[in-house]
Amino acid sequence: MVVMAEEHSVAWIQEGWRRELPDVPVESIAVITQVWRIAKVLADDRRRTLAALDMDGATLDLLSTLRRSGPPYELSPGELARRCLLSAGAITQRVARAEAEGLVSTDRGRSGRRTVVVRLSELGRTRNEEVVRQLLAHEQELVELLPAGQRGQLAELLGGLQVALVARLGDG
Amino acid sequence: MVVMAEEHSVAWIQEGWRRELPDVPVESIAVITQVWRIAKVLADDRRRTLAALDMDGATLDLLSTLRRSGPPYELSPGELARRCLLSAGAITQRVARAEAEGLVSTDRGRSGRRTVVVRLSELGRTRNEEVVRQLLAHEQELVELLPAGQRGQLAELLGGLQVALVARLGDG
DNA sequence: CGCACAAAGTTTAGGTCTAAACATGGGGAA
DNA sequence: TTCCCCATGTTTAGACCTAAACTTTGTGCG
Repeated sequence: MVVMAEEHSVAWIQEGWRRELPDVPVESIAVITQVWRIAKVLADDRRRTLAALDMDGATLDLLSTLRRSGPPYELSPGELARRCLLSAGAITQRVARAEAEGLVSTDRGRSGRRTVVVRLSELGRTRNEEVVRQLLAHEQELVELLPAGQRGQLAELLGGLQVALVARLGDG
Repeated sequence: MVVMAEEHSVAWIQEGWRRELPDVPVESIAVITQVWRIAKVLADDRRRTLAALDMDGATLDLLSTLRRSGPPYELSPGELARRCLLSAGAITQRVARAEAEGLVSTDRGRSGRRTVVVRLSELGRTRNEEVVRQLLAHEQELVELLPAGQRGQLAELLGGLQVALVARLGDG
């Protein structure tokens, strides 16, 4: 007897291709598409959570990256781009939005230097810490939907996959 | 001896928070942030791959969803939204773009009915099949960076996580 | 010295999504 | 039958991102 996959699982997608184009290899879907769908479910949830705290994911990532770098809480745009895995242009825009809200400030190094520094403001630091505490507490609950053993195993396998992918595809 | 995490691993992020805000729980980062980073690496790679084939991910997803539904290759916008995990507005826009390229056509059911149907055109079908074959072959290579046992285990764990998340957070 | 190139940022155009406001066709209740 | 409500789609405003063109510096080599 053939078991029908749940409408929303990636197995459903694999069945569709096997039926329509039986010669295409569908194994990767169970990893790649599945990763994307989980990422989207989590992103949608995070968006809702952050909206309730009057924050958004892009700004939070910026503030958190500065906060985690430790005092004096400043980094160059280039360094931010590397750490956030974003293009330089995206950083320029993120910084502009955050600066408009007073969460960061920028300094064109004294003496008209080319080097630019983005610094977390006092407001940015306190806002970030508030939100990070709430967000990580909430997300801890989510990952605890999986038993501890599976969580550990999953984290392990994901780590291995990322290392392999970055080695194969390069960083940027 | 303390081992320093690789600059680009999520362990680095966890270390940052442990150092700066030792009381926040960082376990979820090994799953959630890791999933996002892998999703981004894969998305960046897919964007490049598809650009070389003169295609984009959003359109491919639309065409593929219609193609997988089997003859006569048509679905309503609402059904597309559910299957692609997108808002209704996003579908309207995807369809408009694809229609402008002649990849799909839309029918406002005969007799001025309310029901709208999006249909894959002949061009859309052939373009989709070409691209899907190349893309899935490429992505099969990527997942094979992990040994078969780990791939299976990872797919299994990801499936469990998605089920748990959807049960907890709801569909849309 | 001076110039051309590399490195670092910014700008701009365009794609894509969500959320929320706005249509509109159909069906059911009175 | 008539009217109102709901489900289904579309529109619009605004967030975000990438890619590519452009700007500005600093620098190393003739």
